[in-house]
Amino acid sequence: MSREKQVLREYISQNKLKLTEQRELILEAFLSVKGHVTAEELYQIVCKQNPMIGLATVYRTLNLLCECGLVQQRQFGDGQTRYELVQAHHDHLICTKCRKIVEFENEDIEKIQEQIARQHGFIIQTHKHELYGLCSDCQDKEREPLITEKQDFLVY
Amino acid sequence: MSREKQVLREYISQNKLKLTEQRELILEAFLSVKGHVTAEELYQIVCKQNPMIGLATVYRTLNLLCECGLVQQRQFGDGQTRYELVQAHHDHLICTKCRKIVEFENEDIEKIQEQIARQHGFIIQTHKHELYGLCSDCQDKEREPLITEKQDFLVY
DNA sequence: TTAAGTGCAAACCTTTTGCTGCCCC
DNA sequence: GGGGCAGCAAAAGGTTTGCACTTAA
Repeated sequence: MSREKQVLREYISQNKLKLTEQRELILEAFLSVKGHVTAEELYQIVCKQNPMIGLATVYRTLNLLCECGLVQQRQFGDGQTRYELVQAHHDHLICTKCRKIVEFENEDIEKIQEQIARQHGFIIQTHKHELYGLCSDCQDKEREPLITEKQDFLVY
Repeated sequence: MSREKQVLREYISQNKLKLTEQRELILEAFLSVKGHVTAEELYQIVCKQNPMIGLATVYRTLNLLCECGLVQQRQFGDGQTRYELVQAHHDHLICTKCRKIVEFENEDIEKIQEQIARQHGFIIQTHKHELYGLCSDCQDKEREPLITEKQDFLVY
């Protein structure tokens, strides 16, 4: 059994919740896709295996998975929440044109963050670090000055 | 006249838009509050001066201000969009308990970001960097392990 | 047995849009 | 004078919730 299933089972038993078929199915479907899924996308995947599952259950289960620390929410500015497996920490590069998402990690930044937090008396629990720009493919297609184009990624 | 008013006027005349009383009033109100306002908050402020202005106009004007590069949107995970004046770039420390928001800047991080983007072939347009944690006040009040408490800041 | 979970539909909240009349340029 | 704007209300889109029924423990 995967680590994630174990964590979920433990959280469920510790909190007097119940392990249902739906919850296991949704977790499995979530694990089967890598990356940053929306609730709707996950719902579509789950539906193929069990068309009886409702969107509300997907939302409720995703929130449960957040509560037990397996999943984190992200908002990349396109109006919907994306859910992501909590693994080794990483951050994101997002292309504002084609919406490609690239993950990156950088230890130096993590260290500086800790330092900044300490200076302000904070203890960091988590962080989000997103770089928005044009990926190499999209740079070639368009070279207009930033300020003149409608900045979709900020407008949502 | 403030720099911001000038930028707005220029953007408006260049794009064959119109400078209305409402737009000027909303910009002024926006400038009068520092920090990270929601559309609703700004609407409340504007209403005190001119109760005839509608919420839709506030949204439309905020989007206009984003388009002309004066304002940026931010989502700190509490379910609503916040608008912030684009000034010297800075990032945010957010207390997950009392929701205090502290701004910070760090040149080293900016440099590393550029480097990371270059490695992935990206050209950065903007970025968001948010550290979530407990501020010094809230650390004293609560010292429970993270994983066992409901992570409100992630759930929204 | 019974408290928690599910599906469904309705409610909610924030943000956008259609429309009609208005006003800046 | 004409095209963009404002106000209003309705729509939209994502997420949550109330309810009656079902099911895990």
